[in-house]
Amino acid sequence: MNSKLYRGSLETIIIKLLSENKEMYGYEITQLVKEMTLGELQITEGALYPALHKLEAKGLLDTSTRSIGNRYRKYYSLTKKGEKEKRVLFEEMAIYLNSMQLLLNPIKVK
Amino acid sequence: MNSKLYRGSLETIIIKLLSENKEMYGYEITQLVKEMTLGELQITEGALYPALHKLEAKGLLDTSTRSIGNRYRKYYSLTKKGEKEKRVLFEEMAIYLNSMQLLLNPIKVK
DNA sequence: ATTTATACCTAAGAATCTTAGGTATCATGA
DNA sequence: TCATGATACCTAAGATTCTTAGGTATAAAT
Repeated sequence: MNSKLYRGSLETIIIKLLSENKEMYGYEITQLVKEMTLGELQITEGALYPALHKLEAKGLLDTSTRSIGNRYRKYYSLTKKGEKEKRVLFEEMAIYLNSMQLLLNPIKVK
Repeated sequence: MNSKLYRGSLETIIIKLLSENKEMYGYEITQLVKEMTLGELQITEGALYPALHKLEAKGLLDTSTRSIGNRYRKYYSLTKKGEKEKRVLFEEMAIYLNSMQLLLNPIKVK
């Protein structure tokens, strides 16, 4: 289910989803991640909301709160700064994945 | 260099290297990881040694200390329990990598 | 003779998560 | 109707895993 490997990748996941969906609210993110990973990755709200608030505080995300009947949703979207950071995070992820590939599936030269 | 993505993968890396090299000592692990990842991943000793001690305490690793001249090295090797855990860790890594693939490089159906 | 590499270690603090709550609305089935 | 589950937000305490910054000591290199 949720191994400790996910530690550290939450911000990248959030940024990625927001770069493709323009606007999403927290609960929606948890559901989409669960769906996309076929139930493997279930983001807990205790991890998600602080992460969203942190990204907003860093200026990577904007929010707009909207009423849905008597309820509300807080929609998040990428700022320009967030777009820039996206490239950094993707590059880091690519390097990480490549390094893990080199370590775990090394090309046997012998 | 060292992004936070590496968090959580250290144990898996150690187990993998020990499953291929029979015996390794701490410093050797840091050097091999650095070499294999082309300098990308530099394991700090402050992370490595506590991790080795923890794996030993869990019964996944055995140690044998050997004198090399006036110095010593502490060699680590996988126990049978470590061999079993290896499969678990590899499976978790496979699931994690697959989930990240699904999230970050989704197949466009549209 | 001093610096760099080898080789082990620990402790304090930071970062990121899990767990376990809390509040409230809305829909559904017994 | 009314209890449960889904939706939707949130926080705080504690756990885990790392970084940073030390410490000790031998061997090699400059």
